[in-house]
Amino acid sequence: MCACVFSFCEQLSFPDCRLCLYEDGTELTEGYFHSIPDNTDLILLAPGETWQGFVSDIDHFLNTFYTQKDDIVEAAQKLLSDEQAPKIQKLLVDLIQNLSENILAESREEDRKWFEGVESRFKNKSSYMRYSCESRIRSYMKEVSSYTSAVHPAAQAEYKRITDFMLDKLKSVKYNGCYFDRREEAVVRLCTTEGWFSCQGPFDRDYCLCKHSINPYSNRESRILFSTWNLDHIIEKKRTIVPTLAEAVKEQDGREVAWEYFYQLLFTLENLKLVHIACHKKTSHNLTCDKTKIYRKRKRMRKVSK
DNA sequence: CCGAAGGTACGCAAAGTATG
DNA sequence: CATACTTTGCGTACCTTCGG
Repeated sequence: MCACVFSFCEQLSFPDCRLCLYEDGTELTEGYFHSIPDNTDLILLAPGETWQGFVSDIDHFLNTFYTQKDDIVEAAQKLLSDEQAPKIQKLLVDLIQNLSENILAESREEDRKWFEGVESRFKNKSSYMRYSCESRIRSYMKEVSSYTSAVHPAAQAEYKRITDFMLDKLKSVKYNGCYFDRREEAVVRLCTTEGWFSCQGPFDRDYCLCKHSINPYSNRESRILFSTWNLDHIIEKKRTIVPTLAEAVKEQDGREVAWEYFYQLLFTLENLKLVHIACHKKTSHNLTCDKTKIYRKRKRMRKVSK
């Protein structure tokens, strides 16, 4: 493999070009090449070109910044006090805010400001965030069950029976509050251990073009701003899932509705995307449920007598 | 312009669970 | 057992976008 790369350079008639690590600019020799991990990013340098690596620069920049944090905040505050231009005001305010935020703090005592306006029963950030996620999910459940009255009268009882299964399941998983809780295990939470959330992009894209991100654990403003982020149903709840469920119950005709499938669509990350408000498309998504998953598979075809 | 749909937060009260 | 705190459910209010 390494020989290939090096001979590749030569074949391209760039005999003098060199390879180095994208990360820190370390130049690669054929020998060293063997020891680097798979999928390492490399940079191909033409003669005369150099690459210092990206880590060193950013690290250097941030470290000098953070070691003198207090001085910088003080200096920025001084500047801000007589600064009139809105653009510069904004830059200074953002700077001060970013440097004085207390991301790692959890308790009310550690970060009083964060808890301003939060009910006193909440003792730490994670449990508040967890609660806010739970209530979002709860409101989805409420919408599903309140649809009962709109279901065909003959199917109402069965619809209620099915939504009760969903409710029991939701209770058993604590309304998936884990999605917003940074103390949770990585596989179930939507954020990093520090509480950073990234926008997952509009429902019809795999990623967010703008790279929106937010840390509601960082300060009061971010906490409040986070409420404008949405859990967007890819297949829409009201337009699609709930009516399909009602229809499925009505037309079940002896079959068993696979409520777990609907549960997945309504309440889990299978069908929920966390998105910045700009990536939240409220237009009709025009997606339908998977017809093959609506009813339970029969173990065996039963012969219909008669 | 309005209503419906996509969302969120807040406040209150009843029910449930701890705690002394 | 009484009190206090949590959880849960419900109603209300608000925002944006879309489409008739």
